[in-house]
Amino acid sequence: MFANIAPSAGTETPMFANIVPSAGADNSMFANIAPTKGKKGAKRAIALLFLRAGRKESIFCIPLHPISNLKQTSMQKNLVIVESPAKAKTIEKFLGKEYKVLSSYGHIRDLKTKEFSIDIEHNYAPEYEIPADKRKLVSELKAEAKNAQVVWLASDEDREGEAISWHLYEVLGLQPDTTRRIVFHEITKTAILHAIETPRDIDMNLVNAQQARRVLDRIVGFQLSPILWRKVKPALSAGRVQSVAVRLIVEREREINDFVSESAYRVIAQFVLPDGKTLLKAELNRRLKTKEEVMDFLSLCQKATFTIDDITKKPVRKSPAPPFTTSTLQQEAARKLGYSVSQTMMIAQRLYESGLITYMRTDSVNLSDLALGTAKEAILNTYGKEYYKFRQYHTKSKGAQEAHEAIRPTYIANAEISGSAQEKKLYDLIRKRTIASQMADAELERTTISVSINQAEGKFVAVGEVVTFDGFLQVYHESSDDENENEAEGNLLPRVQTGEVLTWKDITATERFSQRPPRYTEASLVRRLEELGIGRPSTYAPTIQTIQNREYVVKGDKEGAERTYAVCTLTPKGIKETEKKELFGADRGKLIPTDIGTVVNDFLMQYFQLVMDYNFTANVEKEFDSIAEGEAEWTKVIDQFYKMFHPIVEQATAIRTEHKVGERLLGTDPKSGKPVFVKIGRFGPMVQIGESKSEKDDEKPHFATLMKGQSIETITLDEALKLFELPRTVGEFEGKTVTAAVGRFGPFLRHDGKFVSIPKSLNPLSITLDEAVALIQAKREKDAQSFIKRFDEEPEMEIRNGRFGPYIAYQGKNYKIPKDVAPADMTRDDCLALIQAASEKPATKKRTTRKKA
DNA sequence: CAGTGAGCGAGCTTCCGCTTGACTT
Repeated sequence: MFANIAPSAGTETPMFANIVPSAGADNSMFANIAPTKGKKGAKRAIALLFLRAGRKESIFCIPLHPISNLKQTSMQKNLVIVESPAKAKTIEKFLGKEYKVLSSYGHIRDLKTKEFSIDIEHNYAPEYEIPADKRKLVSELKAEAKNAQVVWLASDEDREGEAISWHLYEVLGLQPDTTRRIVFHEITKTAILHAIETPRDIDMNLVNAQQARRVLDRIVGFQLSPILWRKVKPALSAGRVQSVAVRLIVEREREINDFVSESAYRVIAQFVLPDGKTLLKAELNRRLKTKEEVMDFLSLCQKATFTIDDITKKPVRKSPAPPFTTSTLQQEAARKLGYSVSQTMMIAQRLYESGLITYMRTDSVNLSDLALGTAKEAILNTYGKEYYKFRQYHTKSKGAQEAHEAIRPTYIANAEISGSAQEKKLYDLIRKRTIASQMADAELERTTISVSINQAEGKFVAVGEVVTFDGFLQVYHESSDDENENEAEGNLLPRVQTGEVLTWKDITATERFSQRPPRYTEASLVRRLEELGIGRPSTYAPTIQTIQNREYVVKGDKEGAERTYAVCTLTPKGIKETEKKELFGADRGKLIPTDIGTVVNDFLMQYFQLVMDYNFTANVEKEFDSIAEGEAEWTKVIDQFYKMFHPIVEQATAIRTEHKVGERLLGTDPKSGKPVFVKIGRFGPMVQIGESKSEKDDEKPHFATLMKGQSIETITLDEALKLFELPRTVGEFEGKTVTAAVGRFGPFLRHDGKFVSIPKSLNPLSITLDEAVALIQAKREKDAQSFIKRFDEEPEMEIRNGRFGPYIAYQGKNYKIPKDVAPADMTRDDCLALIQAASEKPATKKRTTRKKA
C-alpha cells in the first residue's frame, strides 16, 4: 500500500518525485507554476490593489524639514516603526524631535495559536489574530499612528520584515496617503535620511511569500503533530525544521553504531643529524596493517641507512574568515569560549542592547562602508599598511535573506568595553574577527624533508611550517572542530642538507584506530542546518531547545570505554613490545537521540519523506522566491503542496495497527507465560508484561520504566525482566525498611518517608544495605548543613540554606530571604511577614508555557 | 522533586520567525 512512499534507499530526491502518494498525480509538484509569461495577470491585480497605497505620490512627498509648511498642532509629525526597541532608540537620535520612533517588537499579528487557522476550503485564507501579549502594544501604536501626520514603516527588508509592515498597515488602519515604507541597511544618519528620501510601497509579492511560508509551516506542524500524539506519545511535535534536525542526529548515531573501527600502525622515527646531537622527528609515509609487518619493518630498519633525499619549501597563504553571522558566531563562541548556543545569543543580545555591537541575528557577512572605513583605520593605526587588505565577502549559505549587516562592533576603534567577563570575551571575539576579516593574508613557508630508507619500502617525512608574515593571524585564528587537523603548524625543522646520512635514535610504531564520525554539538548542528538552508538565525537556538524539550535528543554523557593498543619500539637495545590503554568514545554534551526521537524519526521517514527530505526546505524556498518575484501566486503554491501532502496525512492517520509505533516483542515471561513488550509509553520508554484485553483477564498488565542508558532498540528480555524486581526491599535500618526504585528523576532510596538519590556508580538492582545506609547518612549530613533555624511554635516552618541562598520552607513552599536580612536573626514574625508579602505579589501566572522545568 | 501507565470519560498537546521581557523558584 505504501510501497511508493517508502524511503528510497537513502537517496535525496531532488524534488518530490517518487514520494507522490497516489499514481497519476503530477510528479513535478510545482511544475505548472514555474515562471510563465501568462502569469502577469495576478501580479497586475496585486499591483493595482497597492497602487492606491500611493506609489506615485509617496516619493519625495514629505519634505525633510517641513516646519514652515505645517500648522502648529499637537499632532506628532512623524511616527517611525521599526522592529527592535534598541534600534528605535538609536534612530530617534538621528532623526530629531520631528520624528517619534517606536518598535513593533517583531510580528504583531500571527495565526491563532490554538487553532489550525487556515481555511482550506477558501483558498487557504489565514485567520490572523493579535496575540494577547501584543494587544497593549498595538493599541499604543494605533493611538500614536492616529496622532501622526505620516507613519513610516521601517521594518527589515526581508520577507518577514515586509510582512510585519503589511500587518501594521492593516491592523493600525493606516491610510495610503499618509503611510510610507522605508528600508535602510545600516544604522547611520546618512543611511536613514536617505531612506526617508526614497520611500517605496509595501511589496505584496514579498508579503505573500511570507504568508506562504507561514501557512506551509502551520500545515506541516499542525497536521503531523496530532498523528504523533496518537501513534507515539501525547504532546510531541513535528515540523519542517525540527524534524530534520532530529533526523540528522538520529542518522549520525546510526553511522556511529554501524562504524567498524580499523587499526593500523603509525611509525615515527627520531633521527640524529650528522652533528651528533640535533634531532629530527619524521613519520613514515605509510601505515602498517599488522604487527608482523611492523616487526619486519623495524628489523629491516635496524640495519638500514637513512638518507635525506629531498627538501622542498613551498609558500602557503592563508586568508581570514569572513565576519560573523549568527551561525559562525555560535560555532566560534562554542569552540573558543565554551558557550552554548543560547548563552552566546543572550550575551550578544546584551551587547546589542548596550549599543556595542550590530544586530546579532543575521545571515549576512556584509560590512557597511562605515565599518569598512573604521576597520581600515584601526588596522593602519595599530598594525601598519602592509597588514591591511580590503575584502568584500559574499554570503554563500542557502536561503540567506541579508536584512542586516554581519555581526561587528558598532565602533571598531573601541577595544575595551565595560560589562561582565562573558560580555567582554564575546565582544573581543567579535571585534577581532571583524578586524581580521580586513587584514592581509598570512604567509607561511612549509618545509618537507624526506628521508629515504635503503632497506625497506617507504620514506620518512617531516613537515614543518614557519610563518614568514603573520598578517591577519596576529589578530585572529579560526578554530576547527577537528583537533588534530594541522600538525605541521608551528613545527620548526632543523637545518639539513640533501644527501646527509642520519642515524636513528628510536623508531616507534603505535597502533591507531580509525575514528568514528563525531556526534553533533549544538554548534555543529547549527552549521549543518545552515548549510542545508534550514532554519533562520532567530530560530537556531530555539530549535535546539525544542528538540530537547520534546526529549527527542539529550545532551549525552557517554562514558568512554577502555581499549588496549600495541606499541612497538626499536631502540639500540632491540625491539620492545608493550601494550597501552586508552579511553575512547567518551562524549560529553554532544547530542544523542533518545528512543522517542528515534521512533518518531523512523515513523516520519516511513510516511513523510516529502518533508523529511534534506532538500525540502531548499525546494520550497525556490517556490517562495518565485512568489516574491511575482511569478507565482502563493495560494497556488500552497495548493500544490497541500494536494500532495494531505493525502499522506490521511493515509498515515487511517493506519490501524494493534501495536504502537516502535513497539518490539522481547519474548515470553517465564513466570506468567505472557508476552513481554518494549514501547514508548505516556511517560517514555517502558516494558510491559501481558495485555489486558486478552479474554476477560482480570490481571492487568505490568509496567516498568526503562533505566537511563537502556534503549528499546537494544534491551534484552533478561534486562527487561530485571526491571520488575523494583521497587525492591534492600533491608532494614533503624527499624524501618529501605527500598530502592527508579522514579521520574532516576534511581532513589526510600526510608522513613524520605528520599535519597542513588548515584550513577550504584545500581538500584544490586545496591546493598550498607551502601544504602551510607547514602542515607550522607543525605542527613547534608540536610543538617543546610538547616539554619526552626521555631518551636511553628513546626512547619524552617529556615534553610539552599542553592539560591537562604530561604524559608513553609507548608511545602519556599520563600526567598532577601540579601540584606541575616537569616539566623529572623524571628517567627519576620518569617510570616515575608511569606505574607510574597503571596500577595501576583504569583507567576505564566505556568502554561513552561510545564517541564 | 520521587514509585505514574488499560482506555465507555474531559480537554489538552503542536508549527516557524519576528522581537523582548519578567523571573530569580
